[in-house]
Amino acid sequence: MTRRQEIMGTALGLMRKKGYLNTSMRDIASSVNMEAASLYNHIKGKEDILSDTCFGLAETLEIGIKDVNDIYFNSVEKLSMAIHNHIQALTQDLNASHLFVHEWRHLSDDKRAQFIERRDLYEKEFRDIVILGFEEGEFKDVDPKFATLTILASLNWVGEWYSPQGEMQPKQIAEKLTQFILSGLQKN
Amino acid sequence: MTRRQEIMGTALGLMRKKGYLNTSMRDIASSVNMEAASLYNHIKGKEDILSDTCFGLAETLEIGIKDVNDIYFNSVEKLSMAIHNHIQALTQDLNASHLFVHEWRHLSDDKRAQFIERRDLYEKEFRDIVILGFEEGEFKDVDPKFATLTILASLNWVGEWYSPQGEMQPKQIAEKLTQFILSGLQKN
DNA sequence: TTGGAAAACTAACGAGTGTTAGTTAGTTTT
DNA sequence: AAAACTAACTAACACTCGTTAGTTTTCCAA
Repeated sequence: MTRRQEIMGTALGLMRKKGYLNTSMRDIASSVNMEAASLYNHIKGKEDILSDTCFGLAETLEIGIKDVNDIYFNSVEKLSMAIHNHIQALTQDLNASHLFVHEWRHLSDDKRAQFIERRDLYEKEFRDIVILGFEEGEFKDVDPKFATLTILASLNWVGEWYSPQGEMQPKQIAEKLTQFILSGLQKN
Repeated sequence: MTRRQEIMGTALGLMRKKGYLNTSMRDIASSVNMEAASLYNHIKGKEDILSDTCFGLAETLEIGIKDVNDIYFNSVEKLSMAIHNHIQALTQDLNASHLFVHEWRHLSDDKRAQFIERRDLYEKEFRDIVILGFEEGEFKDVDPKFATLTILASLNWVGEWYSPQGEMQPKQIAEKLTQFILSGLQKN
C-alpha cells in the first residue's frame, strides 16, 4: 500500500466519523503520524480527497449499470442486477460511500456541477429500467421519476446502517431490497 | 414574527444551502442585516439553532406517531397514517428537515446522545407497526428492522427532491409512497 | 419627556483553517 | 561521486471561526 493510499484511507475514515468539513488536514496528518504540510507531498489538497472519492465511486456505479444493460434485456432482471451492483459498490467501502452520498455538496462549484451531471445520468439509467418495466407490462403505472428516487433512497440509506460485522451481507441485503421493491410489504 | 424567528428562519435556509458547518454566524448576521455579535441578543449560540430545530422536529414526529396509535388499530391504516404524518412534518419546513436528517451529527456529545435516543424510539414505534402487520397476517414475513429502515429511508429522502412548487403535493406523495411500500412495483 | 430595557454596535480574543515556502535527511539514478 | 528525487520537517501566512465585553443607539411605557 502506497503512502498516498494510506493517507486517503485514513482521511476517509475520519471524514465519515466527523464529517468532511470537520476533518482538518492536521487531523488527518496526526492519524498517519506526520505533519499537515507533509500531506502535500502525496495529495494536491483537501478537496482531492473528496473529489477523487466521489468520482471514483461514480465511475464504479456507472460501470455497474452499464454491465446491466449489456447483459440483460428483461426489466425485472435488469433492476435486480442494478440493485445488486449498487449495493455491492456502496458496501465495498463505507467511508467512501459516505462522501459520495453526503459530502459531495462541498465540492468546488465546477466539480460539483460535473458530479451532479453524472449523478443525474446514473439516475436516468435507473429510471429507464423502470420505464422499460412498464412498457413490458411487468411494472405498475407508477411515476418513473418518483419510483426511481424512492428506490435509490432505499439503496443509498443502506450505507447508514450496514455493518460488515452484522448478520446481513451485501448479497442478502440486495436480494431483500429487490424483493421489497418489486413486491412490496403487503401479502395480497 | 419576532426577530428571533426571523434569525432562525434565515439561518435554516442558509444551513440547508451551504451546510451547518459552512454557515458562519457572520453569514447569518449579514442575511438579516446585523452584526454577528448582535445575534447573541436573540439566541444563545450557533448550536441553539441546530438543537432547537432537531428537537423541535423530533417532537412533531413523536406527536404524529402517537396520534396514529391513539386513532387506529389496524396495521395497514396505522402505517398509512404514520407515513402521511411523517411526510407532512418533513415537507412543512424543508430547511428544518435538512438539519434533522443530515446535520444532527454535529450536535454536541450529550445532545447528540439524546437525539439518537429519541430517534431510535421513533424508529421502534414504526417497527412495531410492521410487526403488528405481520402478526395480523397482513404483511409478509420480512425482517422488521430491515423493512423499517428501508421505509424510513424512502420517507426521509423526500426532503431531498420535494419542492412546494412541484407537481406533487405532500398528500399525494404520502399516498404514492404508501401504495409503493405496501404493494411494491411489480404487477403480479 | 424621560427612564430603562431591548437591541444594535465596535473591538477583540484565542483557537483553528488550508496552504505555501524553504529546508533537510535519506535514497535512487545518472 | 554528483545529481536528482522522495518524503519528511519547521515556520509562517492570511484568514475565518464562535463568542465575549463593553458601549451606544433605539424605542416604548410611564
